[in-house]
Amino acid sequence: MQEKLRSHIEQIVPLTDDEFSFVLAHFTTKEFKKKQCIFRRGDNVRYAYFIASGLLKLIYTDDAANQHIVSFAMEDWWESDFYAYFTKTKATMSLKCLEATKVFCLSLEDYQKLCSDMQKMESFFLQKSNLGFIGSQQRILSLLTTNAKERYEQLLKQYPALFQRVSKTQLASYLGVSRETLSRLYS
Amino acid sequence: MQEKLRSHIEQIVPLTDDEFSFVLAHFTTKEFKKKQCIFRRGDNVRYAYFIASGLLKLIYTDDAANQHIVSFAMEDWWESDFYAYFTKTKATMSLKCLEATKVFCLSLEDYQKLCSDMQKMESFFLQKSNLGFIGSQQRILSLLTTNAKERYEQLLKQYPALFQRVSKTQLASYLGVSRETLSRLYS
DNA sequence: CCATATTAGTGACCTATGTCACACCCTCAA
DNA sequence: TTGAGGGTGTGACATAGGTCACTAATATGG
Repeated sequence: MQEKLRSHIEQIVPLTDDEFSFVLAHFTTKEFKKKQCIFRRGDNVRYAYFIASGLLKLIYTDDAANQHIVSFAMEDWWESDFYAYFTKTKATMSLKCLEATKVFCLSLEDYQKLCSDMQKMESFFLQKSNLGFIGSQQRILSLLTTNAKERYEQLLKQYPALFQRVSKTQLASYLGVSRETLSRLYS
Repeated sequence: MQEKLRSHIEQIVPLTDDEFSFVLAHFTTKEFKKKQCIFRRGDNVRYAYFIASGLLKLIYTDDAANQHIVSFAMEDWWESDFYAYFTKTKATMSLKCLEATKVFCLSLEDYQKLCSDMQKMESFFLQKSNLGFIGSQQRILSLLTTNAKERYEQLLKQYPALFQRVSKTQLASYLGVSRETLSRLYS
């Protein structure tokens, strides 16, 4: 499991064994069962999570009690309610397991230590953050410029593996359409 | 004008005079007139821009030749086609002045130098990037969960200044609705 | 100061998508 | 074996928003 984290980081910055031990000391690990919530709206968000295995959904529940999937997160992804995490406010979203999941947990304090004590890791996080920003911007573009059908096909192309693992109802929620509409797209 | 950049950075990390001189040496400055494009789709994107004054729109033109405003950028914002910038590929978007604009330009090489030679600046960029990511995620949420009218009101609340500076046609394009629909929302 | 863009409002109509209701699976645990 | 809970498809209907066309009011550049 540690190898997962190590190779993930080393895709961006190489690490010696000692350096990796140092990094690892900042994390704890945790396991969750299917359907368990890692955190819920209103909780304090003490950690950012690196997912070693499993599948999560980050959901926002609107005033009318509709659930919207802000993102899926699978192996090798980082996930949290980052707004709540960085600003130390309560979660506005919930993070829930779609499958049994193993994660590495990084508290904000350890994140900050890691960044200031080890420039390699700050550089790693900067690259991750830039990529995350770019990805979000492309999702915005996709929401602005394409209809449900095109978004469905984009997603199918980009993450074919997802379609084996999540229900169409979940996909619809991620794409921003009702499950009925999604169902009609390919019938 | 330099003070703009300095105080912007110092909102996050304090700098000595020497440090700021060092930082400044990595930038060049440039001015653009209203309606000028800083770059167009297909161009190489050599710089990230810090806007000292003025107002820009980042636009994506879809296959049907409709323009979509991905973001507005005003004083104290950073803007570029970051995907193209970081990956050294051609721009998929265009950056166009809505007003006469003065910018500081930072090439990717200088950005990387600045990050590796001065941890304070890497830390600055990391925080900026995290904030940018969080902001994008909230925009996604807004597109997923609210209708045109609610998005209009959110925007009005968040950036009242924009409404003095850009046409309703532009606002509609940012909100993801047609100008006719926007016009009818408040009539 | 004129000529031309740009911007805005609005009616008529069309289309994509949402909503509600119901039927019909599966799967899994009691 | 049965019953409950998910997940899926689909018909009927409602509605938000898009598109096109036309008018009128402002900017703006020569």
